[in-house]
Amino acid sequence: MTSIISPDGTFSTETGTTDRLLTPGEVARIFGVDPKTVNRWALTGKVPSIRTPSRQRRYLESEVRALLRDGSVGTDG
Amino acid sequence: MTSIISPDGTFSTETGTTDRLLTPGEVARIFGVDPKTVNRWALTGKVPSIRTPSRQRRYLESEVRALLRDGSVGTDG
DNA sequence: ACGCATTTGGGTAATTTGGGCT
DNA sequence: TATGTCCAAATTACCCAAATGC
Repeated sequence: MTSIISPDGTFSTETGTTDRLLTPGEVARIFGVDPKTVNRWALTGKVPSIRTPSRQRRYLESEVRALLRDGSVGTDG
Repeated sequence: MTSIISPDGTFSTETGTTDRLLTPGEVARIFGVDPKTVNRWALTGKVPSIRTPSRQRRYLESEVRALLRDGSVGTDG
Protein backbone atom coordinates (compact mmCIF):
# COMPACT_ATOMS: atom_id res chain seq x y z
CA MET A 1 0.00 0.00 0.00
CA THR A 2 1.56 3.29 -1.13
CA SER A 3 0.64 6.44 0.77
CA ILE A 4 0.75 9.99 -0.51
CA ILE A 5 0.94 12.99 1.79
CA SER A 6 -1.52 15.75 0.95
CA PRO A 7 -1.07 19.49 1.65
CA ASP A 8 -3.43 19.16 4.61
CA GLY A 9 -1.22 16.51 6.12
CA THR A 10 -3.49 13.56 5.57
CA PHE A 11 -2.35 10.38 3.89
CA SER A 12 -4.09 9.26 0.72
CA THR A 13 -3.96 5.65 -0.40
CA GLU A 14 -4.52 4.27 -3.89
CA THR A 15 -8.09 3.41 -2.97
CA GLY A 16 -8.79 7.04 -2.24
CA THR A 17 -8.83 6.44 1.49
CA THR A 18 -7.72 9.42 3.55
CA ASP A 19 -5.53 8.57 6.52
CA ARG A 20 -4.88 10.60 9.64
CA LEU A 21 -2.14 10.24 12.23
CA LEU A 22 -3.30 9.60 15.79
CA THR A 23 -1.46 10.44 19.00
CA PRO A 24 -0.90 7.79 21.70
CA GLY A 25 -3.61 9.42 23.77
CA GLU A 26 -6.16 9.19 20.99
CA VAL A 27 -5.44 5.54 20.35
CA ALA A 28 -5.59 4.91 24.09
CA ARG A 29 -9.09 6.35 24.33
CA ILE A 30 -10.24 4.32 21.35
CA PHE A 31 -9.25 1.05 23.04
CA GLY A 32 -10.02 2.14 26.57
CA VAL A 33 -6.47 1.75 27.81
CA ASP A 34 -3.63 3.90 29.13
CA PRO A 35 -1.42 5.77 26.62
CA LYS A 36 1.53 3.93 28.06
CA THR A 37 -0.07 0.67 27.02
CA VAL A 38 -0.41 1.89 23.43
CA ASN A 39 3.29 2.64 23.28
CA ARG A 40 3.96 -0.83 24.62
CA TRP A 41 1.95 -2.22 21.69
CA ALA A 42 4.26 -0.29 19.38
CA LEU A 43 7.37 -1.63 21.12
CA THR A 44 6.15 -5.21 20.84
CA GLY A 45 5.12 -4.78 17.21
CA LYS A 46 1.40 -5.21 17.82
CA VAL A 47 0.73 -1.79 16.28
CA PRO A 48 2.81 -0.13 13.58
CA SER A 49 3.92 3.37 14.47
CA ILE A 50 5.63 6.41 12.98
CA ARG A 51 8.27 8.38 14.92
CA THR A 52 8.47 12.15 14.91
CA PRO A 53 11.93 13.73 14.91
CA SER A 54 11.50 14.19 18.67
CA ARG A 55 10.95 10.43 19.16
CA GLN A 56 7.23 10.63 19.77
CA ARG A 57 4.97 8.02 18.19
CA ARG A 58 2.07 8.51 15.81
CA TYR A 59 -0.35 5.87 14.55
CA LEU A 60 -2.14 5.55 11.24
CA GLU A 61 -5.87 5.77 11.80
CA SER A 62 -6.49 3.07 9.20
CA GLU A 63 -4.24 0.65 11.08
CA VAL A 64 -6.01 1.40 14.33
CA ARG A 65 -9.40 0.90 12.73
CA ALA A 66 -8.23 -2.38 11.26
CA LEU A 67 -7.18 -3.58 14.70
CA LEU A 68 -10.53 -2.55 16.11
CA ARG A 69 -12.26 -4.66 13.47
CA ASP A 70 -10.06 -7.65 14.32
CA GLY A 71 -11.41 -7.48 17.84
CA SER A 72 -14.86 -6.81 16.50
CA VAL A 73 -17.38 -4.72 18.39
CA GLY A 74 -19.86 -7.52 17.88
CA THR A 75 -19.77 -10.91 19.43
CA ASP A 76 -16.50 -12.00 20.96
CA GLY A 77 -14.01 -13.68 18.68
CA MET B 1 -25.60 -1.18 16.30
CA THR B 2 -23.09 0.75 14.20
CA SER B 3 -20.38 2.66 16.04
CA ILE B 4 -18.38 5.59 14.72
CA ILE B 5 -15.07 6.62 16.20
CA SER B 6 -14.72 10.32 16.88
CA PRO B 7 -11.42 12.20 16.79
CA ASP B 8 -11.34 12.20 20.56
CA GLY B 9 -11.61 8.44 20.57
CA THR B 10 -15.13 8.15 21.89
CA PHE B 11 -17.70 5.98 20.16
CA SER B 12 -20.75 7.61 18.69
CA THR B 13 -23.88 5.61 18.13
CA GLU B 14 -26.69 6.41 15.72
CA THR B 15 -28.57 8.06 18.54
CA GLY B 16 -25.71 10.48 19.07
CA THR B 17 -24.76 8.91 22.36
CA THR B 18 -21.10 9.15 23.30
CA ASP B 19 -19.73 5.94 24.73
CA ARG B 20 -16.88 5.04 27.01
CA LEU B 21 -15.28 1.68 27.42
CA LEU B 22 -15.47 -0.37 30.61
CA THR B 23 -13.02 -2.99 31.86
CA PRO B 24 -14.19 -6.51 32.79
CA GLY B 25 -13.75 -5.61 36.43
CA GLU B 26 -15.97 -2.54 36.15
CA VAL B 27 -18.74 -4.48 34.43
CA ALA B 28 -18.41 -7.23 37.01
CA ARG B 29 -18.91 -4.77 39.87
CA ILE B 30 -21.95 -3.30 38.11
CA PHE B 31 -23.64 -6.71 37.87
CA GLY B 32 -22.26 -8.05 41.13
CA VAL B 33 -20.58 -11.03 39.49
CA ASP B 34 -17.05 -12.30 38.99
CA PRO B 35 -14.98 -10.73 36.17
CA LYS B 36 -14.62 -14.21 34.73
CA THR B 37 -18.36 -14.42 34.33
CA VAL B 38 -18.43 -11.17 32.37
CA ASN B 39 -15.86 -12.50 29.96
CA ARG B 40 -17.92 -15.64 29.56
CA TRP B 41 -20.87 -13.47 28.57
CA ALA B 42 -18.65 -12.04 25.86
CA LEU B 43 -17.59 -15.48 24.69
CA THR B 44 -21.20 -16.64 24.43
CA GLY B 45 -22.26 -13.49 22.61
CA LYS B 46 -24.46 -12.18 25.39
CA VAL B 47 -22.42 -8.98 25.55
CA PRO B 48 -20.58 -7.35 22.66
CA SER B 49 -16.95 -6.60 23.41
CA ILE B 50 -13.93 -4.91 21.92
CA ARG B 51 -10.59 -6.72 21.94
CA THR B 52 -7.34 -4.86 22.45
CA PRO B 53 -4.36 -5.94 20.34
CA SER B 54 -3.26 -7.88 23.43
CA ARG B 55 -6.61 -9.66 23.48
CA GLN B 56 -8.04 -8.07 26.58
CA ARG B 57 -11.70 -7.11 26.47
CA ARG B 58 -13.42 -3.76 26.82
CA TYR B 59 -17.18 -3.19 26.97
CA LEU B 60 -19.29 -0.33 25.67
CA GLU B 61 -20.96 1.37 28.60
CA SER B 62 -24.19 1.85 26.62
CA GLU B 63 -24.44 -1.88 25.94
CA VAL B 64 -23.91 -2.68 29.58
CA ARG B 65 -26.56 -0.23 30.66
CA ALA B 66 -28.93 -1.62 28.05
CA LEU B 67 -28.47 -5.07 29.56
CA LEU B 68 -29.18 -3.68 32.99
CA ARG B 69 -32.49 -2.41 31.66
CA ASP B 70 -33.38 -5.69 29.96
CA GLY B 71 -33.00 -7.53 33.20
CA SER B 72 -34.68 -4.69 35.00
CA VAL B 73 -35.19 -4.72 38.73
CA GLY B 74 -38.64 -5.78 39.81
CA THR B 75 -39.77 -7.53 36.67
CA ASP B 76 -38.81 -11.10 37.35
CA GLY B 77 -39.42 -13.47 34.49
C1' DA C 1 -36.66 -34.76 46.34
C1' DC C 2 -34.59 -36.15 41.69
C1' DG C 3 -32.07 -35.93 37.49
C1' DC C 4 -29.79 -33.18 33.97
C1' DA C 5 -27.95 -29.25 31.49
C1' DT C 6 -26.23 -24.72 32.25
C1' DT C 7 -23.95 -21.12 34.82
C1' DT C 8 -20.87 -19.56 38.12
C1' DG C 9 -16.81 -19.09 41.06
C1' DG C 10 -12.34 -21.01 43.13
C1' DG C 11 -7.70 -21.89 42.11
C1' DT C 12 -3.49 -21.42 39.34
C1' DA C 13 0.06 -19.64 36.06
C1' DA C 14 1.34 -16.59 32.37
C1' DT C 15 0.47 -12.33 30.27
C1' DT C 16 -1.01 -7.51 30.22
C1' DT C 17 -2.00 -3.21 32.32
C1' DG C 18 -1.87 1.05 35.18
C1' DG C 19 0.30 4.07 38.89
C1' DG C 20 4.24 6.60 40.41
C1' DC C 21 8.30 8.75 39.03
C1' DT C 22 11.48 10.81 35.45
C1' DT D 1 1.51 15.41 26.74
C1' DA D 2 4.93 11.58 25.73
C1' DT D 3 8.74 8.51 27.09
C1' DG D 4 11.04 4.84 29.76
C1' DT D 5 11.36 1.81 33.80
C1' DC D 6 9.91 -0.72 38.09
C1' DC D 7 6.30 -2.99 40.52
C1' DA D 8 1.64 -4.23 42.16
C1' DA D 9 -2.91 -5.13 40.35
C1' DA D 10 -5.87 -6.72 36.69
C1' DT D 11 -6.92 -9.89 32.92
C1' DT D 12 -6.73 -14.20 30.54
C1' DA D 13 -7.13 -19.15 29.78
C1' DC D 14 -7.48 -23.43 31.76
C1' DC D 15 -9.76 -27.28 34.77
C1' DC D 16 -13.03 -28.60 38.17
C1' DA D 17 -16.52 -28.45 41.83
C1' DA D 18 -20.55 -25.91 43.64
C1' DA D 19 -24.68 -23.44 42.57
C1' DT D 20 -28.62 -22.67 39.70
C1' DG D 21 -32.70 -23.58 36.79
C1' DC D 22 -36.17 -26.46 34.76
